[in-house]
Amino acid sequence: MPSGKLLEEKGIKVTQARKEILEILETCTQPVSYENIKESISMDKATFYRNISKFEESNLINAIESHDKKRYFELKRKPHAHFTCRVCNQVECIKSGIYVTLQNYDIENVIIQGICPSCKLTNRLP
Amino acid sequence: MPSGKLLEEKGIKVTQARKEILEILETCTQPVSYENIKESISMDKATFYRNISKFEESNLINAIESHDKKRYFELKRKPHAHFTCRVCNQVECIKSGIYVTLQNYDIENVIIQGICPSCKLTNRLP
DNA sequence: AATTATATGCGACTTAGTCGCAAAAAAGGA
DNA sequence: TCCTTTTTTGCGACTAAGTCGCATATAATT
Ligand SMILES: [Mn+2]
Ligand SMILES: [Mn+2]
Ligand SMILES: [Zn+2]
Ligand SMILES: [Zn+2]
Repeated sequence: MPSGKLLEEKGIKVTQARKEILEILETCTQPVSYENIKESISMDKATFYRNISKFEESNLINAIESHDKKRYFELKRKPHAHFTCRVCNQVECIKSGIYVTLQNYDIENVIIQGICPSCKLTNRLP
Repeated sequence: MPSGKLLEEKGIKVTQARKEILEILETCTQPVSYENIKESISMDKATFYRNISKFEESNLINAIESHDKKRYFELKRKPHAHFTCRVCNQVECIKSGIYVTLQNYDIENVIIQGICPSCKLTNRLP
């Protein structure tokens, strides 16, 4: 899916910076933080965050806060839940069926916090 | 439940600062941020956060990140999910039955992001 | 009481995210 | 195409959450 199309659909003006962010997010299979990608982007930090905010408002991306207090962004594709581990701080996409409904609410993302299988087993227990 | 008991059960040393934080959390019916309670606490900011980290590690409290990028803390009592609204930033405790299971994971908190009923109705739509 | 371990206050620091403003780039007409 | 208006960008300064080192204070242990 060309990033220009995505923006047009949401009524967001197509600019260099916006295409650049979306193209990076399209290549990522996991949510990424500003720190993760700041080397790969040419725009200013303020521009990055302004556009991230715009994308969030337009419901184009998810933002998932990890226990490391950083926000991880991902393109909204097929809806799925996320898991963040309190021990290793990993943010994980949960593809298997988690279905949550709440009468009268619009649900856009479900984030599950806890301890991941790997940390449960190894000596990384709290 | 006296706050000293809570700490002893988790093997955390009982100090003035820790009791103070827990006593505040016990009076709150909603998750609160550092900003919400900084006027009410007598300890230093570093001490507050060091203890919050300790409480998190011991699974004594939940930390819920809102869309306003602040973290809201609450005492773990009866397990329940949380909802944060992308429009009004409210953090809400969801007492009604949300049950999520994930094989081999320890689930400690479920955070649902989206748009709350009030924002859906009024003109606060995005 | 003396010793040891742990927690605290303070100040300096880091970093995510924000804001105002002037320059640049899009969009829209004439 | 040139001119005008609107929106976005870069830059620099700023805010606020959270962290860290270190000296002092407090709690636990002997
Ligand atoms: Mn995902
Ligand atoms: Mn709650
Ligand atoms: Zn883990
Ligand atoms: Zn709302």
